[in-house]
Amino acid sequence: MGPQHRTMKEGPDISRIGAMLGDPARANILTALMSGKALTAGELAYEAGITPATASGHLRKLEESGLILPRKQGRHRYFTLAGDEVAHALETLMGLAAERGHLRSRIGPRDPDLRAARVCYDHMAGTAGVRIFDSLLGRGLLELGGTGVSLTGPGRAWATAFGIDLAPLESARRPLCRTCLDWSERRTHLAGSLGAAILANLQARRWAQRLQNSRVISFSDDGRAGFETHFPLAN
Amino acid sequence: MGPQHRTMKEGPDISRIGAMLGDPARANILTALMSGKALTAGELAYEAGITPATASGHLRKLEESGLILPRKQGRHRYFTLAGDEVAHALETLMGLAAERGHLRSRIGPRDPDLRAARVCYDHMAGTAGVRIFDSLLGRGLLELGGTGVSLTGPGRAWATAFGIDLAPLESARRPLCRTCLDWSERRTHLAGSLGAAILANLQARRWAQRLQNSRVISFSDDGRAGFETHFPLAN
DNA sequence: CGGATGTTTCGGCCGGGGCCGAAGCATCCG
DNA sequence: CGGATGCTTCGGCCCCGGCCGAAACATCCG
Repeated sequence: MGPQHRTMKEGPDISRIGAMLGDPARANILTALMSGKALTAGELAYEAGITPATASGHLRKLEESGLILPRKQGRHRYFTLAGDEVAHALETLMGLAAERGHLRSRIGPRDPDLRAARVCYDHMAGTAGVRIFDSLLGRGLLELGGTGVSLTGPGRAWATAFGIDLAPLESARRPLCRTCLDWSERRTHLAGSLGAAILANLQARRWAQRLQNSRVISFSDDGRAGFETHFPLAN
Repeated sequence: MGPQHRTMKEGPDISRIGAMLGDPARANILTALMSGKALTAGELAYEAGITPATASGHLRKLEESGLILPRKQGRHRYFTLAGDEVAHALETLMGLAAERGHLRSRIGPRDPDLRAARVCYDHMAGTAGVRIFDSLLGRGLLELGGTGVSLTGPGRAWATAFGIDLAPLESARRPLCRTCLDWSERRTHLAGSLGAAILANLQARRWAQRLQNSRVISFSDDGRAGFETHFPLAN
């Protein structure tokens, strides 16, 4: 009979959704879907570190809660987050969790390549990710406000010159700039649509590419040189 | 050892906070604290429908998770939400829960004042918040685009006449207009820098003020009249 | 000081739910 | 058609954690 024996309470019931997020396996599934990509049940099982059987049960619950949407295709079932509101709520919670120091697993990656540069969701992390952030901040292209980080006037000019069209990014709902705590460096790097755009730009220039089946980002020789030039440290 | 047997993942761990929200008793406690008031352990036990012994354990966990803050006073312990970020995250989740049909039984906060007008982040929420949105939309001052909401030409004129200088808002990175799902009304209200500016303007006119230690926004008599006049419903 | 009130700790009960392997469907492909 | 691959269902194990009452602490008050 639980604690609801008293008269009705009011308001939305957070606990249903909270319970969904409260299981580590389900949280991993949702985090994996934050990339925006549609992933199959099997891929999500692997991401969450559980067997397909267990994942299937979790996916059913998440679907029933309205947090994810299935899309059947052949013998695969692809899942995506159920909408922008879900993604937004997850981001908000992630911000809160990060702020409270609730981070997933502790020890940094042993692989030096992974420490140097890797994909974090869809932006650059690792030494290179922190370097981008430090460079932009040190040159006054980014500024830290009370609530977060934002692009300055000179920063807007820089982005355009670098080849990033800000207009579509700013009309989208996703925040342009967002801080993300780098887990190997334990410092801040840049996320948000600008962070994603920078990584995409580096890949388009063929300065860097993501290795197959890995989060490692590998720089070409030219790419490394260009990167150093375009993201210098102030002073 | 749970499902984290695989190597490191990155990013914040939602599941810790999710687990906190996932218990109905704890969700009730947090919901009660959404009023912004400080409540004692006993009051929270009663609100959540559990014994003081059980509540004590929950409160300790919530405190350890950084979601609530204790304030000892005499033989009472008062608790409040740990900050605006927590309140904001809860509000976001409540909107999502309401949208998904996860209701407890009635809608929104018990406190009628809180339902009428309250602060959501930095803009107006509640009946008054929805009224602002409906009024501007109905009079063609706002328009709904594919991605979100934006100010129309007449809307810009209205804002200026109302005493809001749009120039600094538009040069800032933060979106001018943004929709936000209202937790008590379950409808859209206006967020973004314009939403914040409108609330600030109402306060500057002394039409409304935020009550101490509460999220409630209280209107003066003059203020209520002026509000009705300036935010009429179309037709 | 002693009794009233508020809060926490302790011990023990109990149920929900996460986990897996094996078997059962569904789908694709040669 | 039959074998591979992806996903779900079923059955059973097991542990986490919520719940309470009783008793211990803490604080106020007369």
